[in-house]
Amino acid sequence: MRMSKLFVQTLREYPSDAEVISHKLLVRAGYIRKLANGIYNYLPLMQRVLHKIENIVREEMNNAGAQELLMPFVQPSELWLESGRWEVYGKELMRLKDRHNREMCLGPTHEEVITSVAREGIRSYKQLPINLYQIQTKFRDEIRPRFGLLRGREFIMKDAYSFDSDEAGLDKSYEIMAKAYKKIFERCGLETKMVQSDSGAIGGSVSHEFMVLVNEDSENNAGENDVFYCSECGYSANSNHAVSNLEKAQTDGGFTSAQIKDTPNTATITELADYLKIPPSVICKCLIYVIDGKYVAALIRGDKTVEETKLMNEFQGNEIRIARNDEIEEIMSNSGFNAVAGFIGPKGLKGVEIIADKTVLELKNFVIGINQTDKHLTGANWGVDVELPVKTADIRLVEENDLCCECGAKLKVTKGIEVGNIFKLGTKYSKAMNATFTDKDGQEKPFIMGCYGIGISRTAAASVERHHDENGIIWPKSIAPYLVTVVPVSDQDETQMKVAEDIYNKLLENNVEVLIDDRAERAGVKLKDADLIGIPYRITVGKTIKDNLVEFKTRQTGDVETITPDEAVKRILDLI
RNA sequence: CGGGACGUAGCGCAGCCUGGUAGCGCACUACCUUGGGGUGGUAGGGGUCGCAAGUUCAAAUCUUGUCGUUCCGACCA
Repeated sequence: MRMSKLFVQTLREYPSDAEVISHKLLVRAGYIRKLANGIYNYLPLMQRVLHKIENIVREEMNNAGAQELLMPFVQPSELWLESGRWEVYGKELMRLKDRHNREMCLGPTHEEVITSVAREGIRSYKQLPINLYQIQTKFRDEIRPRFGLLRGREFIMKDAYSFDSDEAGLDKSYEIMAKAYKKIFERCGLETKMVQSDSGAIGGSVSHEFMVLVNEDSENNAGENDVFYCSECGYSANSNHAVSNLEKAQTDGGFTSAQIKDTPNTATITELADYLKIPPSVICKCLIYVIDGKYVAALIRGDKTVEETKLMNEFQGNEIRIARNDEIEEIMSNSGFNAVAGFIGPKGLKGVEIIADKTVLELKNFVIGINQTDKHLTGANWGVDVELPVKTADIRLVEENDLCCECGAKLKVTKGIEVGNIFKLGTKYSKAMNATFTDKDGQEKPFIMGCYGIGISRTAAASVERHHDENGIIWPKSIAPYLVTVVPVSDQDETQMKVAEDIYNKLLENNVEVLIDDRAERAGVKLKDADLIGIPYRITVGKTIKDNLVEFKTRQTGDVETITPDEAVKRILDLI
């Protein structure tokens, strides 16, 4: 491709609305342009990168025995009503009506559609297992799109769905996908970590995410997930799912009797601990949440934090938030109390479900709110002064240096970009939508399903997050839009131009994806652009051509070698 | 949705406080110059100052509303 004809415009400055480096660089280097909030045009260079990633995904999915199909982007509400998600998916589901006033939506994911495809097309266990996938645009009306392609509203995703006749089959399908994913990201030049995760709104039991780990210390804040991991045994999990053991802490408050004490101006745990001169770990914290419109009081040790996803899952909820002050007032007046946040306790609450984190079980002679402003109960014990909640669970957010549940070593934390995930869905959709097959024994059974996603456009952006320097993008060879760019330093110099054209044509003849910068620009502009756009190899034809020498530069290492044009061509041909 | 900031040429910005001919750099067009890390120059083209209402002889500038963008929190590939 000739740069003089390529549709690309590089900018001298970063766009002002971009925050993270992948967004800044992709816009500045002419790969993407924003059309609306969270919605981007993929310009020709970007489209080539996306195709590269898609093709790697296709090859590995096909190798893993999956079959590609393509489902509609616009979906009828009926399927979503069947699965029950029309009500629960919320505002992220972009709904619209057609001219006949029929309710439709833009596909944020395709479990419903694939399940309908399967129930029509798969009748017998003999057709199982099967794995079907597509590469397609998804639309999710995100609350807050940001970070360019890392969190757009419209994005490109590969989604695959497996169907098995039993759990053992699903385990196998899941394994196959886990392996395929590892290989896909490796081939894309991305190191990923497979971590345990919450299965969220899609539903199901087991799930893992593939994370590209990013350093927190750089200007790079693109990692939206906290990943906890153990460098001893290899345990790793998203913070929304991670579990840990705790170092021994003081859990006995040392109070000799139960007593209500005045504790003025102690609405926070720190203030209360300071006032009573006790460690936060002997306080039982009580937080009021609203889960799908219902009130929940969550009890947790004072020095720990509630992990909201875990809490929400205990109630099979879809939406969770901390209660507003007016809601707390409402609870108080319904229960006959008059306390403000900071002094709330489980005792006597009406219309509120109570759940205790495991950490509070071992508390003795502890401190807890009793729904009286500026007062707390000290020296409380479960079963004596406060009834132990029936519902207990792990709803605690793991922290760095907590102990690994597997091996006891200290856990570490890092930021990650989720580029893929795999779920064991089980029969959630097949049962709800009555998608069944006839098994060996002649019985009708629901499919055992798995689903597997890869964010194609996000993977491209994640690659830029990981592979760049102060001059621009550094694409891995496997997903670069072009492998090599030939740069004649001066378009005025006939010899340079002739040699450059010659190299270009030889590479073209050998099906190399090659650019030639034949623009009437100065050397500096061409060289800056080559770095910015991030082409892995550059062959520069300059003055040294009088000695039959050109410059061969490797973008990733910055290595520059001076060799003959023929050698340069050979170098490239040896790479492919 | 809650809290902050910003909307002036394709991009980056000044002008607004103190109302009076709409500016700068990059990009774009033509010519000259230069020719190995975004040369230097001359001459050009491109704007309903986000939109609407109000105040005023007069609004980019003041007021109100509205729409959009962006940052911080709850969502997720």
